[in-house]
Amino acid sequence: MSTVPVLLPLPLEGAFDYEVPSDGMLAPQPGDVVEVPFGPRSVVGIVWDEPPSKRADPKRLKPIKRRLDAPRLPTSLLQLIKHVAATTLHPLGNALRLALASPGALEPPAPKIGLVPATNPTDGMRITAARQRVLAALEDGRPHLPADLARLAGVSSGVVHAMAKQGMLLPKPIPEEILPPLEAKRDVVDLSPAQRRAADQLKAEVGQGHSTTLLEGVPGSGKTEVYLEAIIEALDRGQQVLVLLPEIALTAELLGRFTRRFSRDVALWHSELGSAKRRKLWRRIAEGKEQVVIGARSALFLPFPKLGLIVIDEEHDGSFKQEDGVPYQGRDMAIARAQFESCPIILASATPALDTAYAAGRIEGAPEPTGATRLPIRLPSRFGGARMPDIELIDLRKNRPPRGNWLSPILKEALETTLNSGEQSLLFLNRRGYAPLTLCRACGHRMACPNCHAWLVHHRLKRRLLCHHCGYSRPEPEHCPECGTLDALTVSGPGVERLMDEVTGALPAARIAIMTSDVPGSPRAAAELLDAMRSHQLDILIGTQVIAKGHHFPDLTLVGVVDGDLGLSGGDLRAAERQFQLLYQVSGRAGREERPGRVMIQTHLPDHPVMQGLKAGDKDRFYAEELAERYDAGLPPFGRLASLIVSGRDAAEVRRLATDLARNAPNQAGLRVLGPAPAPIAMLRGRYRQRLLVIASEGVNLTGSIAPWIKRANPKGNLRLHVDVDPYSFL
DNA sequence: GTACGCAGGGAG
DNA sequence: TCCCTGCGTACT
Repeated sequence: MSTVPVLLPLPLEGAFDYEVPSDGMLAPQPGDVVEVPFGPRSVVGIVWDEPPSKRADPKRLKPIKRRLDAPRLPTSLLQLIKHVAATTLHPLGNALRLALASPGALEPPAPKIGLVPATNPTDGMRITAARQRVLAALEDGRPHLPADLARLAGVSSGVVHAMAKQGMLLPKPIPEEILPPLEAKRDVVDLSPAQRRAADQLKAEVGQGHSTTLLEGVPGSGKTEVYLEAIIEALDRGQQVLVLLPEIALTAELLGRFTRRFSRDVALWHSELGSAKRRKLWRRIAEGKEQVVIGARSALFLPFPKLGLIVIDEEHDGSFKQEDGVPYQGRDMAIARAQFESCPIILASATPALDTAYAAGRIEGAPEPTGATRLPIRLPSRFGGARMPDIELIDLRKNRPPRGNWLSPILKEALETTLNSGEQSLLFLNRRGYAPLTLCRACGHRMACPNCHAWLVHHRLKRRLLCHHCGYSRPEPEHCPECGTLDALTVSGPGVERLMDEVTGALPAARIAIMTSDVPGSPRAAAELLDAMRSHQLDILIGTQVIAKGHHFPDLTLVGVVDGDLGLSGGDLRAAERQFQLLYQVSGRAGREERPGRVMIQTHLPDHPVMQGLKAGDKDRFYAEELAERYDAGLPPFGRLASLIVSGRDAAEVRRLATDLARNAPNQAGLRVLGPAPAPIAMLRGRYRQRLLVIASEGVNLTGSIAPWIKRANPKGNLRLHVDVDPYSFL
């Protein structure tokens, strides 16, 4: 009797041993999907290739129930699961869950049953006109679903049902639709000489084992067209390709750019995918039938059997970092997967993450990166000769907007000039809603979320106050909930809705719209809005960061950044870097065709390195300065961080566990533990939060040093300890 | 993750 | 005394 380890998608550290039944089950291989008894229930797991950490009593071993008819998970994916668990310090079983996240995908899809005519359907049957139409609709000889058939024949479903019941129509499984293989179209685009050189370099990496290449090009330099050449090269070699994008960038526009180069649509994997489509696509990918998959972060865990290339577009984007559950950095895990697959990976961005730029040896004067294998390729100019727009800073200390307004006279005038010359403007303000704060004029009470340590955001269109952290929502109150005064509530600060009021007041003739991540009726409404902007049915688009990237509006010549300082507060490690990237991206929206673009950034901090870097159009200088600061402070990419958040319903218990953790912290050279201190959001969804920060010097094995300490913490009751290695959010 | 068993507390 | 709830544990 042989046994195999089985890993279950539960928050458990390791695999469990099971007996292989002797009744003809082939020896299960690692990666096989099996169903096993687990306590009183039955769980689907994966045959693992490492023994359990604790050996079980041999007498208590249970047999595997069955092997599912699912494709075996490739070894590279098993390696990735181990890598995720090891680098995030989260349980192996939780990492497995990332790869089994498509419920039902593990069972073969139930064949759909359609209807076909019986041999002599009319024999002895009453033939009505409706029934005749049904039979006519079936003349193509293929089985049809009853509902489709009724629609096709223009009869009610009752007619079809009756015919089936009387034996005039017989059930027959509908064969699975066979998609033709994906073919690349050649020579549909002209590449500039610079693009051609970059494309050739990327193509040369395909099929040559693992490599990491940074493809850096200003917005509009045609990065997509360049890496598409490498994708086609991988396709020609019969390999699969994964393209990862921030969820928000998975637009119809982008899909169109891809589809133009291929004989049919490429596969799209994202969180909105319905469960039926999801399971079908999962299997097609596992069977190697989908050659090109564009997806969000989670697509990284798809079971590609012959992955030949990974591309990460908008490589710097913070949303590649998963914040909840298993907090992994999607970009880094993609690089790990490419290593396990022995295939190349391309990181594309107009504004690479600082650590990527550093690792690529891209930053002059920086210390030599250790172990970097990345090859930087730069596309310095925009395609077709267009250039990055000039960026002007508006010093808000000298050009104050009138009280209760947010646009300085200079920016307002620029909007007017742009409107009068028949061109479009974009106003960027990274704040949803009407106003970020509502307070009482009588008593000073501020409207706060009852579950979180945060102010409620006034949404005038919805006539509600919302918490942007937990989703709490309440109607706009008439009385102050504190002192009861009627109509004394007033708002403070701008949101996009309030900005819209101001712009409408200043430019009544302009056609204006707001674009945010919570557009009602999205995503279709969002697509319509973008279409309206593209076809110049709008003059001014006001938006949050959803408008910062990807979109191309031919008549857009003015970009106004209403509050350039918004992302800089908060003492976040990457605040400056992120704000630079965001403002650079949004600037890139201006003047993408012949007409030159103009960008105006309103700021109280015109001397800040971010503002100076943007104004000078000198990305490299900003990167070098920022990197030097990180070096001096021993922060990433030179040191490493881990954040520990203790949370629970009882403030005192939370503090006790956090203090205990700090007291028992590993005492090791090159390792510092700061805190505990209340987290910036000291209460979230009704739970108190205390935070500790671990700072490891360069060369110190951070995860190895803190793993035993974290394991010992053992939070009781409703207390939780959330560990985030290399955190991006510091809230 | 979840089923179960145990302890503690309130209603009958 | 019964039952509900909350917590701690085990799961191969």
